[in-house]
Amino acid sequence: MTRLAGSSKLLRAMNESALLELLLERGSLTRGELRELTGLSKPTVSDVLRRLTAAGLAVQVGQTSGGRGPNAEIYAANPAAGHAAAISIRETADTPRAMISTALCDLTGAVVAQAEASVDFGTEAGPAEVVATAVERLCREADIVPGQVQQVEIGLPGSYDPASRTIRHIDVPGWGRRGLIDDLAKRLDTTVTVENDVNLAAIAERSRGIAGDCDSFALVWFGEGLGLAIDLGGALIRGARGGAGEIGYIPVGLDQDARRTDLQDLLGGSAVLALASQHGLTDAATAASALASAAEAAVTSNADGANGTTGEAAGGRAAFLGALAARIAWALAGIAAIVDPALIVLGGELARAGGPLLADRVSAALRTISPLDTTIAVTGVSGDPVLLGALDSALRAVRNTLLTNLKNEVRAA
Amino acid sequence: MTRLAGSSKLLRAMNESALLELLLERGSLTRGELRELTGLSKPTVSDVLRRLTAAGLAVQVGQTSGGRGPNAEIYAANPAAGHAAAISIRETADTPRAMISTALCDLTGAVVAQAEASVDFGTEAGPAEVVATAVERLCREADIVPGQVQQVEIGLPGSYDPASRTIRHIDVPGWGRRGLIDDLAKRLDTTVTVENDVNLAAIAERSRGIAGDCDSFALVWFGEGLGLAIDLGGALIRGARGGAGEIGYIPVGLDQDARRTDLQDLLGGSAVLALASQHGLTDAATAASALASAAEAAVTSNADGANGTTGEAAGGRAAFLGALAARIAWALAGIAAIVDPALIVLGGELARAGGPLLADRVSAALRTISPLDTTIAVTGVSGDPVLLGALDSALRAVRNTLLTNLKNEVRAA
DNA sequence: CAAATAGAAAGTAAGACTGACTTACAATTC
DNA sequence: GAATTGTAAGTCAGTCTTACTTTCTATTTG
Repeated sequence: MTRLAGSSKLLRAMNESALLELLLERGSLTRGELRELTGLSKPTVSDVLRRLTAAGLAVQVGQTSGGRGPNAEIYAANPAAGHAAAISIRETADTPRAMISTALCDLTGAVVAQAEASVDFGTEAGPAEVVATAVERLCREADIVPGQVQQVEIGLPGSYDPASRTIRHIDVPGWGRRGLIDDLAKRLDTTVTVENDVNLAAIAERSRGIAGDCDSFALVWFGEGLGLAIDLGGALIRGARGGAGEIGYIPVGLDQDARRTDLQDLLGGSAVLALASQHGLTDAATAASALASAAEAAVTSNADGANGTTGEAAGGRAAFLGALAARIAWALAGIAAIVDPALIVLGGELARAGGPLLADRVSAALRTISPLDTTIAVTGVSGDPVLLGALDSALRAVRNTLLTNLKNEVRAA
Repeated sequence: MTRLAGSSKLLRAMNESALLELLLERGSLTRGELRELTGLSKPTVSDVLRRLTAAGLAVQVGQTSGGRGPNAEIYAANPAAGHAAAISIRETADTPRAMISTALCDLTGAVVAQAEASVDFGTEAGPAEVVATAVERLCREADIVPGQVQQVEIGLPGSYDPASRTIRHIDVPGWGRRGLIDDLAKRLDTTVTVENDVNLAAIAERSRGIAGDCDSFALVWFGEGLGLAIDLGGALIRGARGGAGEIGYIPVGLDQDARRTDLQDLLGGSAVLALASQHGLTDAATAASALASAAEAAVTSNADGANGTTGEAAGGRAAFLGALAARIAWALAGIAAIVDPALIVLGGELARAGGPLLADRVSAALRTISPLDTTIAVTGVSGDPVLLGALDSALRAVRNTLLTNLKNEVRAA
């Protein structure tokens, strides 16, 4: 970062930016509070607020009462000064159709419209058209025009390569087309960004989940595929080619067999399902449901001994839980040794099914193989973490744009 | 980062800071160049330079000539405005003594004193005393007083835990004492910092080695122990407890044997030496010398067929090289999958012995097990990377202190 | 109990201060 | 002579200090 130089115009822009940022962060503040927080004088705070209000960026939202002296005016960022849209594309296990969840929020973060639908991208109109229509529907519901949406963030299982202008590693039909995002951006006339779904879930984990006050944490995602997001002080590691967190490819075992195995073969959804049936849980349709029944059995047997279930089946369930925890711990040991996060969060269907019990077992297993006693926890986000993370990320981008625009107007003037 | 607000005093501090930073970065500049780089007006640049010169932070170092018009004055940061010292503590393999390398540089980064010695910390005075004496000797040599050294950075195989005020994971006698660094800081009356040696080598790799223009890179260090440093855009990952990069503990193999193996058992110095003797290289004293002879043999046999050495021995050497490369690639695959660095640098004695040949073999082996084609290279730092990295790091700290001090004087005034 | 009054805080107005900018100009070198 | 460096003088923008008005609460007083 080069330190910047400038004249009084820069100063004005900086002060406007600082005040707006405070309003965005804290919600609403009086002039006096702003004066204390910034160190600026009373007249200056009034001036800057006047300019922000005139520009439509701030509004007066009320007055204090009860205190001595006149009631202070309360200001807040203008909710209508910007909007952010989030789109989550999710493959479904049972059908060839994909789920598309969408949400729209204003500058304060309040969700003003939301929708969910099932789409077959193979037969219907192209992805750009589907997303554009969804955004337009959100706008109608929120009674704004699409031009007021400054940012659309799309979360999906894959990663965007800006060099080739394509989405990589995605299985949903139609989404691999080159230039798709450019077309969408042109169609909607806004900024459109694409982000890996696990990364977005990590953003939600920090802003709404269990990782709020961690310096750093890693989110390991257990779906059909295996995912990892690493958050260092709020910044995600994406990697040189967007490949950071592709831990499914980590080799396991040193080529003893002709067949090479990797982490995906050990902890992918079907691998876990296979592990469950090895332990006698043959009736589960998904890995998550197998784990849920195993976890339930473990809790029940703890509570009042073997009741109803045969000892053999209960033993199999406990062994399944233990074997799964050992495998997970083995994967976490590498992550812990390389980046040493303060916390590792387990996410995805499987982790939710396992609950705190799984976290405990994994934690115990990890302590036997790693000298770092990293905290292990299950995701604390309620709701769709990918959609919420996309909303947070888009909102942050919109706010940042507003704040830096204030500074850049220095040059234009 | 909270955006800051302020008045004209802040502006002045910012402009002073911006100009000084440019002088530090570019070495020397004329007023005209400063005007172009900052966008400030001619009188302002003159004013700011006058203030910096009066404060002893900048000096006029010459004049241009040959151009049309009067010769422009050339300014530079004042070399005497700050000094940084670096200390590298290195265990030696053959004796119980440790090596202590020291260097001192001025604000421009020019090394003004340097020394190296062998010390037995077990019998001689405590580490604090040894380091303090070494710094004082450097100061005498450079003809400055110790008070002019704003920062002393110590690099060693271990990590500093600020919470307990102790150095962790260090084998050199005396260095594990609690409060050692505080005592040293008090004794020298400067800031003293401790950093892991591999992290410092990574800093040197970026500033003087092969990783200068990478977005991100990982440095894997092959000594008796195994080390890893990860640099993301110039910032090192240290981990929540300073444990990032302790890859020796990564478990290998899923408990097939009763004995659990980890990466240290596979790639530590003695493990590599054992691997070499398995392949018939029984006469080497260290892993590095075994690899050097294997690499030399490979190059020679490439050049003009088997000459002198028996086919059997040559085959053993080639097989050793291949087996080692496979093991290294296996370790790198995990790192690549988790952080996806643009480049992985191999460092330490072993990597230097292996040279580009080793890098090629590792690269080829990695491509068979990882979908990311991460570039692999051998360290490009000549000289002692730990000492040079410590010098760079200390110098950066000194410069940063100067720059931020300029800003903080706003409050004092 | 009601009215008057003191006190405190919010916000504004006026003028001072600081720092950078623009314009103009002297000096220097090819 | 032309271009360039550096300075001097005066202007401009933005914030600060000080003083004042207004508004509301709490306390005192009849």
